[in-house]
Amino acid sequence: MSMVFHGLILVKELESSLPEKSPESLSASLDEIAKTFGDANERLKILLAIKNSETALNQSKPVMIAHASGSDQMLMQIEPSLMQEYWLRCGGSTSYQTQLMTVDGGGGRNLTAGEESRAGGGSSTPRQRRRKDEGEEQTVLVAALRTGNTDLPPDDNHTWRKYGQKEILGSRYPRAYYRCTHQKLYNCPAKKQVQRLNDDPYTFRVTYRGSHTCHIYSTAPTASAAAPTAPVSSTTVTTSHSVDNGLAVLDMDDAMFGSGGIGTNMDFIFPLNDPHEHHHHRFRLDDDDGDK
DNA sequence: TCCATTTGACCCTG
DNA sequence: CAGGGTCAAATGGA
Repeated sequence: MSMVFHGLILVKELESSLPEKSPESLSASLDEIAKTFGDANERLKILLAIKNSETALNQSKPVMIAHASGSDQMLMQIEPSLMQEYWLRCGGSTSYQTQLMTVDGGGGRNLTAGEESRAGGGSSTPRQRRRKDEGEEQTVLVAALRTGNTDLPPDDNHTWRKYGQKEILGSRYPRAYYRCTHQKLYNCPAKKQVQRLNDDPYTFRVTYRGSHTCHIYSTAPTASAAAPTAPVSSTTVTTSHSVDNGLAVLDMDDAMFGSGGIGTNMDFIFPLNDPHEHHHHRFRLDDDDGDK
């Protein structure tokens, strides 16, 4: 509320000094006003999302929070176990609407047994192919990094190996295909597709297929999970989004597929902002003095 | 040398 | 037949 009031004061000030303001000064004032209200709105939505996602605490799923303020948008993913803490810290109040979303969807089709090998074109070596039959499929919209290598897809705590990239009709950006680094070692069937949105290149649409059977994580490799001789390969595609930027990203694959492999789809809209700002916004909620 | 990425070709699906 | 998913050789980096 203090931020809202602060914004109102700024508006008043602008209003009173509007006639003699230079364009530069006017622009600066407008920026400040927009930022103030934007920040206030972000925080409100954070509180809202946390409050309304309390039910998520009972589920082992990551909580996706999408919120936007004016043109500024940001993404948050909050681990359920942390939700309560955030909620308590923020002293949840008010009633705003959440943007938490869970969408059920059909999960793939049955695999035609064997998927007969075929002699392809001029090739003499038959190939085994599987497609769209990985079972459950889940799509998530996540924010890209705004700094550093923004080409990197968001981290989900698993290591992925890129095995293909295609230009997709009607899409401005190519679609990248990844599979679990440990596919061969552990016969891990997990795959994912990553593609930037046409209208928002800073947002990735990530489609997960198949669940991890390897139980090897990029950010917290557990030796016990791997075979003694198994190398825990370092990041292939992981962006260290979760840890380095302070995003409390739950292991999304486990969250989405781990418990029972139910064919539940989750589809989130993730407007975004600079992830580093997410960090500041989120982790300064408790000691914030209401400036900005 | 090993491993990940790139990229053109293959081929499955609708 | 077009579009999309995958393969695998080539390439490059550690």
